[in-house]
Amino acid sequence: MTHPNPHATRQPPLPKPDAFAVQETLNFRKLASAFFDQDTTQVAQALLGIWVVRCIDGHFRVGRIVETEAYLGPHDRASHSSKGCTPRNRSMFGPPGRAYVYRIYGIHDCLNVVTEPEGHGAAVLLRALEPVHGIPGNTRGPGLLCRALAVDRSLDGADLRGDALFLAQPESPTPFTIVRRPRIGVDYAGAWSRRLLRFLIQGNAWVSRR
DNA sequence: TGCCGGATCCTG
DNA sequence: AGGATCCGGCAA
Repeated sequence: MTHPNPHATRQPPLPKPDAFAVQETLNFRKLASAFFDQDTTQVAQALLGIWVVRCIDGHFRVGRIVETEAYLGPHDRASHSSKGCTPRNRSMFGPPGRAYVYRIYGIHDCLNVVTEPEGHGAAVLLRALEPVHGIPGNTRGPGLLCRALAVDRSLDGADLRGDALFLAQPESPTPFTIVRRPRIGVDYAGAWSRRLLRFLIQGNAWVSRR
C-alpha cells in the first residue's frame, strides 16, 4: 500500500541491468597493446572473431568482427596515409591500439584500429560485425557499423583499451576459416586495389559483401 | 579560394 | 544507376 512517509517511496539507485547482464553472461578479456603493434596484415586477420565492446551510460553494445581491411602505410596507394600525415589522418600515425575515425561521403563515419609502431601510418578498417549483445540496426558495412555502435569522430584517437570502447577476446571463440578478397571501393589505387587485403569469416551471414 | 572526389548507403 | 552531403587535399 501507499506510505505517507515520503522516505518509504524512495527507491535505491537501480543497478544498471544491461551492464549487469553483460558482465554475468559474457566473458572476455581486453586486448593488450602488443596485439596491435604487429604487421597490419596479421592484425587484420587476428581481429576476425574479436569482440568490439561499446559502453554508453552503462549499457553495452557488443559485436563480433567478421570482416576487416588492412591499410598498410604510406606506400599503399589505397591508404589515407599515402597522402602523408595530415590533420584528418593524424591518428593513423599515432601509437597502435587507438581508433582512427573518419567521415566518408559527407555522411558516414568509419572505424579503424591503428596498428604497428607510432609513425608508421597503418590501420585496419572494421567493415562488419555479427551482433552479440545490445546491437541496434544493421552492422553490415563500415558506415552502418559505426551507426550501430554510436561511434563518431569524437572517438578519433581514442584508446581501444578504454572504458567507452574496447576490443576483447571472447573466452570461448568459435572456430572459422578466413577468406581473402580485394578491398572495396579503392579502384583508384591501381595495382593496390587488387591486393587481397580484405579478410572475412567464410560463410558468415553478416559480412557486407561476398 | 575553388573545385574535385571519396575506405558508403539507400532508393528506384 | 544515381543522389545525398561534407570536407580534406591540392591547384591556382
